Amino acid sequence: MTYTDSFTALADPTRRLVFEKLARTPSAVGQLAQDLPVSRPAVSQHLRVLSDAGLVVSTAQGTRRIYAIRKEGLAELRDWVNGFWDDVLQDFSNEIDRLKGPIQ
Amino acid sequence: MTYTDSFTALADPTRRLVFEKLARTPSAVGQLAQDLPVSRPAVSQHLRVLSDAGLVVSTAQGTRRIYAIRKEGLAELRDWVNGFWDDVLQDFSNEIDRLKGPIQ
DNA sequence: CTAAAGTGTAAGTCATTGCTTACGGTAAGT
DNA sequence: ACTTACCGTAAGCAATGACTTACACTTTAG
Repeated sequence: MTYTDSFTALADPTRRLVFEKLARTPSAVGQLAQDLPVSRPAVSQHLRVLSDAGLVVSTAQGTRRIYAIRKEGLAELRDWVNGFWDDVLQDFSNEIDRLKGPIQ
Repeated sequence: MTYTDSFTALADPTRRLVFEKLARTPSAVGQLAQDLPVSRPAVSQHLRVLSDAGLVVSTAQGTRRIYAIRKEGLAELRDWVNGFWDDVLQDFSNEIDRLKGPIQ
């Protein structure tokens, strides 16, 4: 739901692989499992986690379920990281100002 | 070392708290543990993980060790997310072009 | 209607991990 | 020199999590 779940979701290497694959091309579950070193149910469970984190969505198409990246989920993560980055830069420049100040 | 470790490092809630605290103000270990619901050794172990991930650095100051954020580590994570974001946007626009094409 | 394809879920197992207490080691103060 | 402050690490434990196999369900094909 938030960026916090995104980190837990993307922490697992296999899940990152799934996510990166989906970023290139939306795919079905078995299709994903075929290129991965784990079983199909394992992929299903990973997709569940990614879905709960709001990073992917699925659309039924016949008996298959096509999974794709959810842009908004990735955007949340991006915004958090970028916002954090800006804060850090700000603090660093503040620190510099603070160090510059007392110079006689 | 890479962005992959950054995700595993920031996956843990306590570790995110530590990281966010350090983003605001560099601090010593016990100083951090004081405001956290875990023991001081636990904080030490978390800092170890964050350090291995290249997200923080420490400088000895007397008997204390002052930990601070490592900008480059955060930058790696930011670059990965932003690069990923750009790729996704690109793919989406490609998809749109592909859908637009066959329209009669 | 029956068979097959495709998937989600339950149950169980093994490894990982976050936490604690206990200990050892270095730097500063008296 | 001896104590105190501050920290890292080892050992152990309970909880989480990633994986497997087995099963149930829905949709399409014949």
